[in-house]
Amino acid sequence: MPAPPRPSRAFFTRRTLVVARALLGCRLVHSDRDGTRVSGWIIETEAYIGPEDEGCHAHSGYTQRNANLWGPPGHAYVYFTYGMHWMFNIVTERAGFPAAVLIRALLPSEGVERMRRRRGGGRPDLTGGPAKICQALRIDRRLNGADLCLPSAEIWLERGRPFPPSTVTTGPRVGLNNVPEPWKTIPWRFRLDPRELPAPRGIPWARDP
DNA sequence: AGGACGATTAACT
DNA sequence: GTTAATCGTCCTG
Repeated sequence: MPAPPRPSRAFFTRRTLVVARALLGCRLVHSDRDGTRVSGWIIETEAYIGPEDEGCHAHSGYTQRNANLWGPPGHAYVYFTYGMHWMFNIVTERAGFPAAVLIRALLPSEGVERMRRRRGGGRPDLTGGPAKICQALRIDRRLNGADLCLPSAEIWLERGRPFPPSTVTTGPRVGLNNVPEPWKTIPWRFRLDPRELPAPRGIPWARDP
């Protein structure tokens, strides 16, 4: 089996809303140190677009923390928040224009046994939130700025098949509690119906929210 | 040097 | 529905 094609630089060098929609159904893959793949299909994304977007970190200006937002497309923007959580974004558009797509949810695919977290109890939801994704795929500041297009990348994407518009829903972005309108409710969140994707084997609870 | 706050999560009532 | 956890980052002084 040849490796599935990876999105090219040009894939990310487009309008952020286009990229956010196109990322749905792609597989996000992390290679552990021993080469084991830990991955999931992207089912939820959010767009953060430019300095005018008051929900976007770029709105408060360039800092060391958010520098990668202004960087070249196809690189990771990883940041730390709430004193304990990492967030994984992919930079879009042209270098010099700050924009990115936040990866909000995955459907677990490979290496699920490595996604288990210390704190268990009940039925674990391993990749149903942006911080859970980072914990499951071991994403932290080491990967801030990583180029997802490099053949030698530790984390990368693999293209999925296209999905009809009827399988995708949109809505307001999550967690922008102190952000004014229209940015607070502008429908820049995208979700793919997980039933469009292969069923995870051996983890029947994986589809549950 | 100190304080406010966050693109969240889990565990509560 | 509410709230504690927990600390890097940014801003003020």
